[in-house]
Amino acid sequence: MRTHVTIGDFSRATHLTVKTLRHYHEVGLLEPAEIDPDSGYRYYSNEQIPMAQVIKRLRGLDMPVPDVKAVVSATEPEARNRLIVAHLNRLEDELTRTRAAVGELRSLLDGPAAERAIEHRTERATPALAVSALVAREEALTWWQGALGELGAAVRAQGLEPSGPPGGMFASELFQDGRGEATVFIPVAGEVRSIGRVAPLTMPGAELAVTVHRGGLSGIDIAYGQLAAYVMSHEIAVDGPLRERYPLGLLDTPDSECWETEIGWPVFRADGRPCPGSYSSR
Amino acid sequence: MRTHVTIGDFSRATHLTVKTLRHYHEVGLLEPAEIDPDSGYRYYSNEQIPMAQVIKRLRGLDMPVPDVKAVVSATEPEARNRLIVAHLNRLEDELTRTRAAVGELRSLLDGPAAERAIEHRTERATPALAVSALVAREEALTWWQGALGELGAAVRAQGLEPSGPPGGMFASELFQDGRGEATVFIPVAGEVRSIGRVAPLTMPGAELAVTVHRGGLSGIDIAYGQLAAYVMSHEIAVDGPLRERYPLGLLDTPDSECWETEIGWPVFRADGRPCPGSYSSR
DNA sequence: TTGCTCCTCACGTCACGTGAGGTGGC
DNA sequence: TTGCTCCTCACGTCACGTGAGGTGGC
Repeated sequence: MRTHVTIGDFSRATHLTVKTLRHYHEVGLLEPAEIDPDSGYRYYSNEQIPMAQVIKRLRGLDMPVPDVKAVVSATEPEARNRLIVAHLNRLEDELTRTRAAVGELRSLLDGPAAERAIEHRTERATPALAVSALVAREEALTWWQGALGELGAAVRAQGLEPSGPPGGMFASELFQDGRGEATVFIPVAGEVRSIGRVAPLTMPGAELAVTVHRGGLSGIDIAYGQLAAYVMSHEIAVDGPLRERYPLGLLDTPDSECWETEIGWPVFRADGRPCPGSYSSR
Repeated sequence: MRTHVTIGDFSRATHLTVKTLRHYHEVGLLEPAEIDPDSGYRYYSNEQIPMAQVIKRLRGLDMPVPDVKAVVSATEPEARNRLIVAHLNRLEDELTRTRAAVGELRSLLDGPAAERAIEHRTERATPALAVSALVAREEALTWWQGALGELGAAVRAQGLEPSGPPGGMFASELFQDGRGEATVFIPVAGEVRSIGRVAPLTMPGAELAVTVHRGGLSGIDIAYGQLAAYVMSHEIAVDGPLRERYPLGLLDTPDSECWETEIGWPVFRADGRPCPGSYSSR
């Protein structure tokens, strides 16, 4: 039998607070079955209980309210499942990042950072195939993966021989403001064509202080910090985008623990002599 | 060498945005090494980089800013470690709840709920040892565990023989407003003493519609919902606190998957005849 | 000098929670 | 009729992000 009950009764039935139920009404996530036009009283049906339970679970999994709305209003089960699976994948990725952060936290607290080899390098202007975009920090990792993948495919499709490892170039604004110009590239010589987002581009040369980060990207800011500390303490920093090179990276193995990322920080060099250096954070 | 750099440089070194650094200054989480009194310019030291990296990791683990402040300002390593371990335990608990929610979501979406046996029961007034408090929803589970544990210890300490399984009584406000009176108890007869929060209390009698929930408490709202739907559709609901009994629970085994929780919903009964019933949510 | 970097308000975001002040239903 | 339940604003919370409007440093 279908019955209409007050918001208080429905709250007890679903373990959602009255305030939450009113909020869900306001944002259109869970509309009362009936509203008294005089008093404004909300009345819910017992048939809405399972729906409320699904909403409670999805919100408990931190799915944003608009996404929850999309799930509960999806008419086809496949569309509904796609949305849920996508969110579960996001949770899985988050868990991976959490595990990494715990490990990095331990090594940060476990004492002085290991001595880090830093060398200077003169990067020459290099013809390449590249993908560029204005990206925001939160979407940066996704963008980077997609762009690198597309680049790799474009190079294979044209039967090109890379003249060096893939690389990236990131405007300072990306780190400072959380949004900025990003470029990934694969150096190639000779005749190349544009495909999709992939276009030929000559990467400019630069003077760089370079260090290597081994492992996944979640810990890369540690290496950035040590490199920055070296550059700062030697007072050789100059403006310019930060560089990366991926001699062993996404295009070689999906296991990010094996990756090797070279980080290049733009520096000033007064003379032509090589100036090797090393830095310990303590 | 110690150097002071601008907020922009420090941002690039730490991968914290300028806005975030200013915010951390405002809330006293990470103070610049120096502030120009004329211009208000913030200057950071390269020696602050490791601290910023720790802060970034802790915030990445969703530790609240005041807790992060406590960690980075802790002088003793043991105190610091205690705070971190406590937070990691919270993350672990959250992961357990997440896993449970995913499972519950699947069974909610996988089709109609299983038929649920519901019976009516007349609960008589029962002398008991009890712990009562006004609790908020977020702390309810913690409170419940602690109170039940303390009760169990008090019963053992006094060498009492329980006259029934432990139980609980929860005011409607706890579910509706997220805060309300909660009581847990163990029925005992005879002479009893108060110890700590534990005091003798006579649990009032009630007419109840009862069902059994098997498993951990994260999924208990599903059973509540089915019981509520039954009570609603038979229009027999009356006001009063919700009841629980734990014939197999926290005091018997730490493995919540094995738990059996009886849920009692206060109902009206017009006559003395037993009125068994059952409910399927579809 | 130009343009970039830095500054300080003030307000926005997200998903509710808190409280004030008032009305409706049994 | 009383007291409880419901209602609608309006504002608060948390950890920043967004912009406006203005100044400082190389």
